[in-house]
Amino acid sequence: MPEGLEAEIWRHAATELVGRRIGQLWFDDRVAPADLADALVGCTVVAVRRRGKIVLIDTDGPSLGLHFGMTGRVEVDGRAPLAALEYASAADRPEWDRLRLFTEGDGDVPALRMNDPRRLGRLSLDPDVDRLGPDAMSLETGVLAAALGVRRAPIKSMLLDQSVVAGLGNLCADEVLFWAGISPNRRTNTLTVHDVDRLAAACREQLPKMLVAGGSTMGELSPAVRSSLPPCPLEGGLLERSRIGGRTAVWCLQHQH
DNA sequence: CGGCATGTTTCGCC
DNA sequence: AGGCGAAACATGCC
Repeated sequence: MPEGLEAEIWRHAATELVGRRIGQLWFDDRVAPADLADALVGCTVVAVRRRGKIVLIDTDGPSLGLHFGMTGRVEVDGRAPLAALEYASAADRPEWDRLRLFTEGDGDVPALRMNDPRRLGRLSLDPDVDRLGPDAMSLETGVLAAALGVRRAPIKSMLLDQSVVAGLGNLCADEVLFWAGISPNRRTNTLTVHDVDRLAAACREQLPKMLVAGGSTMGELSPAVRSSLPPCPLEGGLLERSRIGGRTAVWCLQHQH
């Protein structure tokens, strides 16, 4: 489930931790540096940020970086901001827990818990976020044009490259291309200024809508649409599904060029 | 059983 | 250099 939108939902939920001091911390050392607990226990949370798909828990010591991989998910004070997970298991088994962070005064329920069946997510200290491109949620046309440069790769592959634009995953990339009327196969260097403008506008307009609606599964190209390929919800054109850059792309043959 | 999955990194090849 | 396919990671689900 986790794209930048989910990370943002979890970031917002985790602001509950601000001002609280970390008491105990258990973690799965297969997905985190060995000194994670030593570095964080006793520190007070001062802010919670997000950059692309990474949530950063800032403390008066190091920052804890949460990266969710394909199936990572978060609970704050025992509450799951996103309950239904599309490609994560519906189950939530304790052996899939990767982080249990308790703040002082917590009882049995961790203030912050990360559960990740596939274990592709990662926990880190002071993650390097400078390698990430500009955040997709607030893209200006000029910033996007500069980020894309004169590359020749299909535009969809560019949008999924986190060092180019940060935060878009497979669903949101297809979604913003859908709204911008641009085929995912278009070579990036053939985009006009008008195309880039529409793409940036689609990011600014659609991503916040999806965020409010509940995340990256809430677009027109929802998982159900992606699998059943009904007529295009915009004008009834033919939806196409194929493989681009190793990922499944879905788009409309009629209105995306 | 085979294939697929909202992710990222690495490697070999052109 | 850039791009791409495939593989690896790891596991659940249909």
